[in-house]
Formats: sequence, structure tokens, C-alpha cells
Amino acid sequence: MREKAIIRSLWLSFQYIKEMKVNKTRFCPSPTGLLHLGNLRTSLFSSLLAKKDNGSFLLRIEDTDLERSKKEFSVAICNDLKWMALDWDEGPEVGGKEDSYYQSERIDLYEEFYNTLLEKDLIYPCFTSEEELKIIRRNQIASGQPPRYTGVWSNATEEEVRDELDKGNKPVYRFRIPKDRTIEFKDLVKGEQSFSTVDLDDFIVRKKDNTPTFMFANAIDDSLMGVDLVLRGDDHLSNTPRQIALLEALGLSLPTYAHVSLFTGSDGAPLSKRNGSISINDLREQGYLPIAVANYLSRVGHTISDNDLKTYGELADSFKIDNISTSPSKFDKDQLLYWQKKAVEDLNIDECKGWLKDSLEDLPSSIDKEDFIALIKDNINFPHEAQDYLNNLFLTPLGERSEIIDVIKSAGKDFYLQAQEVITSEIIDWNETAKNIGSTTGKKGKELFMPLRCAITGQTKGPELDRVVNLIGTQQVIKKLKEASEL
RNA sequence: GGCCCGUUCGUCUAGUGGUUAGGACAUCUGGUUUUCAUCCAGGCAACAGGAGUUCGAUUCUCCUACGGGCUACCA
Repeated sequence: MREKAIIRSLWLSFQYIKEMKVNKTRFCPSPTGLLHLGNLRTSLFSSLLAKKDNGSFLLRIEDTDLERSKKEFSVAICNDLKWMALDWDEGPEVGGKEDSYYQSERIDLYEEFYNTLLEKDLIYPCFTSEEELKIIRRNQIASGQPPRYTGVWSNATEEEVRDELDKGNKPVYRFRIPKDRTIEFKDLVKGEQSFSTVDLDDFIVRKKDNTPTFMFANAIDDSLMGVDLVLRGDDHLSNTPRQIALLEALGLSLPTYAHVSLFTGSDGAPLSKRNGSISINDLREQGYLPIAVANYLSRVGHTISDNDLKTYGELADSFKIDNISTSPSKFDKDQLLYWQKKAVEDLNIDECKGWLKDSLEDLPSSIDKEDFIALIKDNINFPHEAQDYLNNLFLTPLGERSEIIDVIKSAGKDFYLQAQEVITSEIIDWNETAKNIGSTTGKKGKELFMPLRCAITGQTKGPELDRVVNLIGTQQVIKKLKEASEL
């Protein structure tokens, strides 16, 4: 017996030394709201870890809270994940060996485990109402006691239980937490953990309406579904010993745990609109590229030694669970923007076309879409900026562009009239033409180029003028110079 | 109240019992681009505080402070 234990512990430590290979990771959101960057990062980590070892990534919808769970949220969550290219190998829509990946549809399956636990007297019905519990808790706190379940029903007689049942009262079921035990586990991020069960309450595993609690369904499903690495938020760290106790009681396999620290808003408070965080949907609508978001998220709370923009495959290869940080991190929009710049830079013209699809609808038909994209690509980070270029170049009258009006006025009517006179034929070489305008008007340097730029492009900045002129053509240049001269 | 997790430039982070504590983003200053973006060069900027161990602590230990979590018929 003792030898067996020694061999087992040797084997366990060997497992730690020999780097653990991940078979299956999971993400299990509850559809009570939209995904935020924090959830998304956790799911990205899980997905990358699975990909790295050629394992699979599972999605499970934890909709056991019947009141707060909404179908529309689970749809939105799936869409957000798909947009991010965090495709799951098993779960809603794609299926798998489970009948359902929605916990609300697995209620019958949990019944069997309740029965087992009941037979073994590991759970017991409790009739203390929520109101009573609240009062008890308040009194405990007031008298300096730790707020605990007092356990009045843990050793109730069959008669007492029958009485309540006869009165039509519905019980919740509590798990009998083993007393005087220490539950130990190794967290892959936080290290060795040790919890004494005297600090743990008999927690509820089944609610009055017969639905399972998170503590129960989450642990059981992970085990049943063969998840071997549970990577989740730090907020679950102290729930872990409870779930371990439960799984052990049921004789179910334990996953390895990794608890990732919180990802907060810029002010350290939970992510919300107020501290700069944006919903995944907003990110998509603003034109953030999924690969930019992935590159950013992979580097917050996790270290990648270089600063190269990586594909998902490359991110997975460079993802290391040992490089996950133990301390919380804050959202920084500038750093997201940096990756967005890199990702846009990396886009080829075709990809760019798809990205800008909705922003170029008003482009004049005489202008080649790809040429236009090539012209502005290096100057934009978001589709709306492409639209700005488009508007300023072709649509918005110069008179409505307050940013340039002073430049045009101070250059004067005559400047633009003279410029027009210089252009007598098709412009072949803009730089030559500009030089001629310079000698005719007597202007040079900034005095020459800025008024021309403003009139022709409708703004003070942008790509090189000769490229712009090349794209829009002589007639458009003349039209703009005329417009400027009439202001 | 109990239990647990955490604290390195403004931000994301690297790192070590002896380092000029490194990088990136942001910011600032120059240069290139007759604009802007890019690019290049450079600057500013951090070990939460206190005690202990030690020849020596940012690194190890303890305490304190601060932040966070769990202690829910939420997940």
C-alpha cells in the first residue's frame, strides 16, 4: 500500500517534469451578457493552448440560471468567438459526442449524479429558506462570527425531512464537505495550493427548482467531457477545492487547473465602458482586425519575447503556460492600437478590399478601387478613415472643410487662378507641374505645396501629392483648383 | 470576520542573492518625409512600505498597507 503511494507520487512528479500535453481545453460562458475583452482573453488562451498541442477546444454554454440566461446572448457569444476565429472543435453548432453542450439541456443527465450522492449520503436536503439564511448571516457578521451555513439540516432525521416534504416545501441539496481535510492541488499559474475544508461550507449543488449550481454542473461537465486543462479566471481559484471535493466524492477524474489573473479596465476596476473597454461587437464595427486583437490579448498577462505580428498558428506555438503572469493587468487602448496598425500594415490589397468593403461605396466609378486602397492604405488604421479620405478627396466641398479654409484663403484667389493656367494639358509628371506652378506664382516650399495639397486633397495631410494626382487625374485637379479659386 | 490571490517605469512586461534593473507601447527631443503616416537617433521614467536572514536583498522570510476574489438557491 505504502509502496503504491510512493510510486504514485513519483509518477505524479514525473508528470510535472515531463511537460504536460493538453488534450482538451474549454470555454464555458454563461449567456447572461455579452463577451468582454477579459472573457475573450481567457478563451483565446484556452484555444491557443489546445492548438499548440494539437488538442481540441470545447465550447459549453452554462445556462443553468434560467432567469438570467438569454438565447440571444449565447448567439452573440458564438458570433463573437467566430469573428475572432476562435473556432471550437466541439460544442454548440458543431456538435460532438455529447447530446447537448447547453447545460439547460443536460438536466436529466445530472439526476444520476444526484442519486449517487444521495445514496452515499454525500448530499442532503436543506429546507432553510433564502430569507432565513440572510438573517442568520447578518447575525453572524454582527456578532463577529464568520458567515457560515450552520448545518442544521446536515443531520436531520428522515422524519424531519418527510415533514417538510409533506408540507410541500422544496429543498435545496447541499454537499457534505469532508471535515478536517486539506485539499491540495497544483495550479499551473499560481503554483501549489492548499485549502483546509474547515473554511468551507456545505455548498448547494442543486437549487430549489432542480437546476444544478455552477459549482456542480461546471465541475461534472468538465470531467465528463474529458477536459484535462481548466483555464479560467482567478475568481474561481477558491471555488476549486470545492469542485475537487465533489469530483472526488463522485470518483470522477480531475482536470489540471490554471487560474489566470484578472484583466481589468484602465482604472483597475472590472472592465466596463467607463474605463475604456469596448464590447467585441464595437471592436468589430470599428474595424479592429481579429488578428490585431489576438496579438494584443496574447501579450497581456502573458509574455511573448518578440514583437512580431503573429498568425494564430504562430501565437499558439509561442504560447507557454509558464509565461502567464500571476498579477492582474489593465486594458490599454494604445497597445491595442499598436497591434491594429501592424495588422493593417500586414494586409494585402485583396484583404484590405474586404476590410474596407462598406466604406468605399461612394467611391466615384472612374476611380479604381484597388488603386485607391493602395494610395491610402499606409495612412489608415480604421475603415472610417478611408471614408474620410474618400469624402475629402471627392465629396465634401472645400468650403466645408474648416481645417483647410485658412490655408486656401491666405494663398489667395490669384494663386489658384495662376495654377490653373499652368495646367494646359494632361499632367504627366506632377512634380514638374508643381515646379512650374511655383515659378509662375513665385511661391516655393511650404507656401507652394500646402495650398496645393489642401485644394487638391481637401486636407492638410495624406500620401504624397504626385500619387494622389496620378490617381484622381488632371480633370479632378483642375476642378479642385477652380473650386479653391472661387472661395 | 474567515480563507485565498496579487503589488517592477504612466501601461504591458523581462530579470537576478552582487545588473548602469532590460524591452515594448505611450510620451518628449532631434533627423528623414517640403504635409501626415512611416522610418532612424536619443531623452524622461519603476522594484509599495517596514523589519529579519545575509558581507550584500528588487530577488528569500515575516509583518503592514493597498488592490482583487471567494465566503450567493450568480457564474
